[in-house]
Amino acid sequence: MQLEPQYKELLNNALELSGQRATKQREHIYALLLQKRNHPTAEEVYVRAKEDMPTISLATVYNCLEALAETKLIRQVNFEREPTRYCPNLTKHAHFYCRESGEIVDVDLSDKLLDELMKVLPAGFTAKHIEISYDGACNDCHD
Amino acid sequence: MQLEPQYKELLNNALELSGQRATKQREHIYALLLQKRNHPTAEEVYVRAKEDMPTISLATVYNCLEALAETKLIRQVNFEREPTRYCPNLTKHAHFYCRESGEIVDVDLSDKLLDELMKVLPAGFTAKHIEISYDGACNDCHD
DNA sequence: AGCTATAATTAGAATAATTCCAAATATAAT
DNA sequence: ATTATATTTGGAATTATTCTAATTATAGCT
Repeated sequence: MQLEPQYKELLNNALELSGQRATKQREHIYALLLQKRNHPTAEEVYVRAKEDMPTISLATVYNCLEALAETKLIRQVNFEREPTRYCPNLTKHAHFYCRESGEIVDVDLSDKLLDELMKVLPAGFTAKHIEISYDGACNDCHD
Repeated sequence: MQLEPQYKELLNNALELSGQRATKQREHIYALLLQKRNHPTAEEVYVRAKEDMPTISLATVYNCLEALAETKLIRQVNFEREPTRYCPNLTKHAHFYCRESGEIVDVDLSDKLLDELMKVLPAGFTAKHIEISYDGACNDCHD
């Protein structure tokens, strides 16, 4: 698995900007998140990472995911008490979790809608983030 | 702590409807959630529950919270990897989490806004729930 | 290129929240 | 009252994640 030059550039800049170093492990993990965007858990990332980098440890996977989240190149996605999942989609979006198939799908959100969501906050409240999670049945799981 | 008659009625009906039995512990825990609506964790509920019911166990607290969530009289609230919190507010609302004070505030949501959120789903997707969580600084925590 | 300070990786231990288990008890229907 | 079944209980087990301390890698400097 190879990280395309423009993404390598993006990663190196982002790491530098957040005061962190570039490492093979971080690059590898970023590459595999980009390559298969199925919102894997840390454990799943670990399994995939070991294919090409057998000596990587689970602790490093956690460290790298944390480092990447710090750069804002990826984000953490949580559904109730389930293990955290990781998503390299940089656009503004929510997540739809299909309880049937377990699939997680990105749902694009317009600035207008996000703006409306900000406007319903009580006076004096300012939100840095909004997390929106749907759960139900996806396209494939309807009768 | 006493559960007001109308809430006791509500609880008993809801439990029966979901095929569960009425117990002192469930009643007690429902009462204390209603009495102080500060989105406590299971551990916090446990501490409060023991004041009036010293023999209650943590496992029972979890069981009761689960049972109440099943009736839909309370709901679980999750913020990232933090412990689950419990909320007896039955209206449609989101949660605002102030990272500074740790306070969690309910934010009412109009049917119209929820409707718009449903409309942005891809064709063929139907959501049973939407969870919306803000995080930032609350009224008291601004400079 | 080599040296050095500091950051990152590693394996394994530790932790925190939650769930499981099996015995004792309580509930509700007869 | 009796009985079937659900619930409670305390402790053990589990799961995801974080911590720790030793080793290794990175990047800036000469």
